[in-house]
Amino acid sequence: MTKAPAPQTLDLIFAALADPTRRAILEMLLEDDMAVTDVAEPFEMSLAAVSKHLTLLMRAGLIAQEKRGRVKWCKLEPDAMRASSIWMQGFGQFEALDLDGLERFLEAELGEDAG
Amino acid sequence: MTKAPAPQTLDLIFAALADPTRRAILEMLLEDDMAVTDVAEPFEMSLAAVSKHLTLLMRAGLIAQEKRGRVKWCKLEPDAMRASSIWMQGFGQFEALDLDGLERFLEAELGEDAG
DNA sequence: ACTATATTCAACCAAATGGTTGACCAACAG
DNA sequence: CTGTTGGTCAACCATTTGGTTGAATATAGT
Repeated sequence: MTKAPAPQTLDLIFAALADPTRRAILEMLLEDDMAVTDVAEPFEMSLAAVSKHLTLLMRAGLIAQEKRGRVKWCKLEPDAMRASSIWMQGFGQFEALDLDGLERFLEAELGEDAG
Repeated sequence: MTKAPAPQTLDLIFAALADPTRRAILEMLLEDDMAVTDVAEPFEMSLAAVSKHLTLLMRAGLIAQEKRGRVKWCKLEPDAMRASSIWMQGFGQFEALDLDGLERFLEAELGEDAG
């Protein structure tokens, strides 16, 4: 697998991940596929703003959207992160699955980020 | 180790990585520490512009700068990438060291990106 | 047909980004 | 001291970003 992505892909992915709202959205989608309205619910911004965030996430390939009826379902597309993950691995030989660190980290991130 | 980073850290790191010039700089620094002027040399933009990029990379913790004489040396700080690497690992249980994919990928990235 | 819900579109706005140039400061060389 | 090199600072500019609001579109319910 792991086909080499177009150069601009990394731009889109990293730019998408640079926003706390969008990271929070990805974390929400990690637990369940969600409709746009439900994605927007916990945020204080307008639905249109969240819709724009979702568009960016989709252009980066990080989520997929499927319209069923009038509801557009958003679903995580975690493979897209692989490109950036691979790129970063060139810089430090990280251990892959630092679950301990992940746990502690996500606590902080979920607790304080992007409400 | 792997201390949980402040929430804003991910903003800074991902934003820093979203720019092809800055990624190219990091790739250059992967091979050697470099003076600011030498970092700037391959790029078509002004020295001041590259200096700004380096400032962003430093604020993100991705590089360190040490002034010796009138020369400011830039050196990769790969540990900073760990925070984002850890965050991403929550989304797909990537295998850590996909060297095969890395190789193919860096070829494309180095060949076409940010000249 | 009417109405409500789900979502996007369009126009707009403030702030940030990525670049420029020219002035500036620091450090070495003569 | 003078001049040159290394690097940043300040002011500026165009574009992008992240948000707003109000209108528009599409689907569903009655």
